[in-house]
Amino acid sequence: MKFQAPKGVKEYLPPASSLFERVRDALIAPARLANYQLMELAIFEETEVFTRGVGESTDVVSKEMYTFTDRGDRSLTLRPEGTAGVMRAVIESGMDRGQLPVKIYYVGPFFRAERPQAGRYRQFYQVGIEAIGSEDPYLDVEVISIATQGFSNLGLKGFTLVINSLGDTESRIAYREALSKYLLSLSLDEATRERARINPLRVLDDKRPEISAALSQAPSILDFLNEPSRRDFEKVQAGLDSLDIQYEINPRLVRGLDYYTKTTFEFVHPQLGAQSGIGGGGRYDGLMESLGGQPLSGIGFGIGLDRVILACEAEGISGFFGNALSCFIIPLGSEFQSEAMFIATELRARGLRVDSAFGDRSLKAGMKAADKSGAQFAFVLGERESVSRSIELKELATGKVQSIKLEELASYLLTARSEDTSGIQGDISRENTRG
RNA sequence: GUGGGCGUAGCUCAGCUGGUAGAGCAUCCGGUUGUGGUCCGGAAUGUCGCGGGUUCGAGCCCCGUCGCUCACCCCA
Repeated sequence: MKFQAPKGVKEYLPPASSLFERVRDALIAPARLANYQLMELAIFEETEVFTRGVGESTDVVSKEMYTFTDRGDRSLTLRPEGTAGVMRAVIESGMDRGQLPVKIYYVGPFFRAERPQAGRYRQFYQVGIEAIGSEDPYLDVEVISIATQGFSNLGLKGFTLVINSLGDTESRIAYREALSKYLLSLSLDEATRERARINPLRVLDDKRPEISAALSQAPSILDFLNEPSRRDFEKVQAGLDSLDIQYEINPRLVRGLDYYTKTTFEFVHPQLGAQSGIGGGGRYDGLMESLGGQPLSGIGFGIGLDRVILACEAEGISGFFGNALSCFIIPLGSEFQSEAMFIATELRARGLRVDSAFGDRSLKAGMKAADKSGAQFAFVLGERESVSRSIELKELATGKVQSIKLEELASYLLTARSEDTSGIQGDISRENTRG
């Protein structure tokens, strides 16, 4: 029996995992700089958090949830998205009664029971932020700009930002009615008609050519925005303009979750194949209330790490460069292994990344291992070095050798180590890329 | 749930009209004294996804099955 990861689960193993770390950290950093704080949340929730939060009529809830019953006969569900859980935690902890807006970020795995394909997995990773408790359209601008800052930390260029407004509840209801009427006047297949009745906005997302052709005559949401909604949308655009963030307006951008109102947005990357959305989000007005909290508006985004990683690969962006091993120690025979370990431990305590050869193999094998490790330096530890307290430190890239006293080794390695080139703007880069 | 493509060594793949398996890379050892990369020599590794069928004979043909992958619906 040969075991393998469950279907549709994408795992990140070395060396590819270094890009995963880099992407994750690059996307988190701007949220932290904007005073968003981490929530490390439950990975499974009471099922009702999602059925009420995300909406019964969505595909996510109706056919994609991993739901199970625990031993206490409770229905639990592996989280399919992040926003509902954040709202639940905000309400549960009473943060919605404190200083507003509440600004939260989160990272981690999410689960949907779909057929996997490129960029769509059953276990996938998202970085998300939520800002709850303010209707100020400049908060929308901040949220969007945090996402773009994350992408620019990575050096990503080939994406575009698409925005739309679904209007407030009043505008949305009016539009919904008009759209539903229009859609039902067309000859559509039964499943699509059903959707047109339950949630007509989502039909706008359909990419099948016959459907999208029929949609060309559909009424536009932008014509149904009432005065306050229209003004807010203009403010969002003006804010993006002032930050020099490029975008295009697509009145058909609705997104698949029921809770969205007003601003919606999505980042798409054309080089990814069918699943081209690398992130998206929007404002939600009724969500907090529907989960039993204060009637507060919020806005947030979710960015798909897996898809951003694909985008990086498409643009030739790779993992950390600054994490190279500083030094590789080759004990000459097993009698010097404990001393090698002692030196390695001292160097690591100074923040240096150090490895050594194991298994009592030949010197040649040790040097080969040093070479493959990518270490900046290597040295042999044997009788001579142990007695003289001095080593021949070899710089592997150049082959240059020089004598160094063991007591001076750490400070020598510290000054010689290569610069961090991860390019992340933000305090997190220090913690995760050094050494 | 529906459709297409693909399953041969750890990885990437070759294998002609059926004659019982190969390359490159990676791994390990060696090229005589305590220094890697290039080079040279050597070694190990496969129930050819699995089950059945056709055939004197199947990696190759047929059927089934499992898995991977891409796409649809939908979404990150």
